[in-house]
Amino acid sequence: MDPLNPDMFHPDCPSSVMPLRIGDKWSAMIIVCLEDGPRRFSEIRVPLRRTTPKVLTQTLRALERDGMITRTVYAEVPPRVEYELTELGRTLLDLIAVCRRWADEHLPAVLAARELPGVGVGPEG
Amino acid sequence: MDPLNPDMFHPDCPSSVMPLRIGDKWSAMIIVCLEDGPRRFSEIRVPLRRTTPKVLTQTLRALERDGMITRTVYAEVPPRVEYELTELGRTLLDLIAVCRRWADEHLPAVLAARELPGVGVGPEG
DNA sequence: CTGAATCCGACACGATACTG
DNA sequence: CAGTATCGTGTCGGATTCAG
Repeated sequence: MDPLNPDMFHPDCPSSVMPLRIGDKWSAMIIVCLEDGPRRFSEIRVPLRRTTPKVLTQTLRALERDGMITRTVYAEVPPRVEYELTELGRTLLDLIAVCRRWADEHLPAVLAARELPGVGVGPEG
Repeated sequence: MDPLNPDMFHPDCPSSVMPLRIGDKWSAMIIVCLEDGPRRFSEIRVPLRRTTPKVLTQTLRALERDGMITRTVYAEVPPRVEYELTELGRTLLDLIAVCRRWADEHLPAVLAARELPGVGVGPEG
């Protein structure tokens, strides 16, 4: 998988309908983006182009605080900052893989269940 | 494990600090409560005594809408309603078990990382 | 390029009280 | 017993703008 492919996470499907979540909305996708090595801020923004820099920064800081990633600033111009998974962060990859496998297998059933009304919101007469 | 043990989920530890979550805040715990068979509304409230009936109802309805549980009303007095895992809902048990194993193994490291300041919020000078 | 500052809406979650 | 109704709160996520 290419973590820089802009279509790796298609626009609205993945985490909005999914009944699963690792941490907050974008954490799992960031972890996956960093799977193959360190990435720069703007590189992460490519596949997560539906986030704003503020939210991306927030999420990265939270992951750093939890010891999932490291943040390295290089004293250059233009500035360069690289994010990389820690060993602890790498342990999440397996977990995410399990979740993705679950979703691949069962998400259609969830969506089908949502189709038939009868439960939840909505007046029925 | 006894899903009716009030201390099955200790007060503040589990899902608040956990960087993982299945669905919303209480879904995973409800699923686990239903592992060994159908349970009544008030039985689920025991181990989840930190929820309000409103939130519990909301969560149960969402799980029902997603096809994870069934809701059966018995025409008796006093009323009796039972919730039970569907086959689809049972597939979440494995996933939750994986998450719990991850937490057992790595949560201490996460908490340790949070202890050392230097990142995130908080003034340091 | 890598963010920080500010403002804002939506929604999850909860406390409290009441009902068939 | 199993909810509903109402109200309040905080947090998450986003749009926009600006800075080193």
